[in-house]
Amino acid sequence: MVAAAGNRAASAGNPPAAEVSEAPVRLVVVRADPSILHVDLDAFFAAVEQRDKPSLRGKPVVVGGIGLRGVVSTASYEARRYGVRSAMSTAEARSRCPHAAYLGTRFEVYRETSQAVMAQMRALSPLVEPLSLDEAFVDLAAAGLHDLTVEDVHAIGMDLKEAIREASGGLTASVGAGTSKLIAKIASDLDKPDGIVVVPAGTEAEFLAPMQVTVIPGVGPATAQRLGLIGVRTVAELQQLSEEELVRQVGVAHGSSLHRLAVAADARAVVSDRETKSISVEDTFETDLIDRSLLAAISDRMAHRVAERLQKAQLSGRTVTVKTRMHDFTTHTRSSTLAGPTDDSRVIARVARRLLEDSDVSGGIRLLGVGVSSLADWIQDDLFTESEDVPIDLAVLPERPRERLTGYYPGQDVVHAQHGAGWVWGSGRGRVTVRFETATTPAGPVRTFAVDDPELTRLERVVAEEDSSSTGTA
DNA sequence: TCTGGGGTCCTAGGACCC
DNA sequence: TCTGGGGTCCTAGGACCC
Repeated sequence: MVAAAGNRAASAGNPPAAEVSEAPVRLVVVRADPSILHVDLDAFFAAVEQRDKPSLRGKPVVVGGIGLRGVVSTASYEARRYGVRSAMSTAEARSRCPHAAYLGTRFEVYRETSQAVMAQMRALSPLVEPLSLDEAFVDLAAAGLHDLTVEDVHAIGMDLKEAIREASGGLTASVGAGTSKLIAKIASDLDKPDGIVVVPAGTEAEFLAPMQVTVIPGVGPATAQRLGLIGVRTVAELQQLSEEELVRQVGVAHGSSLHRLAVAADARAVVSDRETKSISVEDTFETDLIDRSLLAAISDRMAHRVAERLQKAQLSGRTVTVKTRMHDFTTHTRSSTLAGPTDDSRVIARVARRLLEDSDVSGGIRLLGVGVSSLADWIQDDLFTESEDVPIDLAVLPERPRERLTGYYPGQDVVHAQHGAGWVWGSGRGRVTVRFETATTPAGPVRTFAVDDPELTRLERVVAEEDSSSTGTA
């Protein structure tokens, strides 16, 4: 499993231990009893608001962005009767249901409630996979429960629903159960709200057959349209298609997975503790912004928030990405990968600013985002603990062979090595660490600077000049 | 009354190395 | 000398999910 490789192994400079390559799976073994539960809290954000404000109970409540460009996160069932849906613009929701209560989100409260609910699932089984604040898979087999009948699972599910109600202050959940994640997930949606559906083992393919292809998670509007063009609208029709044909239509990965899911051949394991792959912050503006200095200042603040979240999670990352969305909703990203991971807001901010400068902003942008990916769960502690006070002879720099400067980007932090060749730097906690290399000393001394150390700036300038002169004469 | 914010995964092309 | 094929990394974009 890729997920088992871990952040450390996935990081540059730490090649993963040899992984056992998996043979192509022909036979998909699906468990023999419906021991996977999918639990989905009903209209979660709206239900929390109704719980905390009794005056809202029984009334239409819409939670989400309440500004000019807001969208609905969750509508209470009372509001859904007026056609209000998730992802709908708040403006449209207001026109459909003017008398609803429109509330901004209170994520801290939702997080707290979610944790109380997840704790009830963990009390039932050690193997719980949260998908979001309001959804999770629970693996009953991991709790030592085997040979479960439909009645057994139904009783377990009802008990869990009751436990969730008590732990959350009255929230209802819908539960689906089946022999796979796919079936459990689809089943939980069939009897909302406050329902429970257990799909007996062995009936999965016929259970799916009459449904629209869009019930399969991963089949969105684009895939549905492609399939529609070749006359496939139901899962039954999908089941008739060869894998080759599916792959032709929707690509290798999607096609082969769809081919299996159509017949409920889904052996995906329930996985707790999934690793974070990226952390980002973005904001849609009330009106489009065009002023570069204002955008740069906003970018700085976003970089700061991303860094705070990285630090809190004890993560650092190598790739900084800036996202811009134009007035016509076209979206662009610019990214840059550093030689070493960082959680330093100043480093992220500088890279983000440079990427923003490379972005076209002339028509005004409605959204700006800053993110960090290629995450590692370590911050090159080895670099920070090495000798701190080795004297550095800057005069040696011009003698450096050209190829050692590969990957240096002016304006970015110090020198920037690609794939570990050349200079190495790391940054974090307000410091930048440089490993000096010369023609005669391939692994030279290491020195750590404060980010605002003037000598670091001088060093940066020297290298930049050298870089541009070598480039100019090359 | 157009279209949030946080993510994940996949694809495709180019650079680079062997 | 010419041709070339993998593999990995990086970048950009898109589909999808809650």
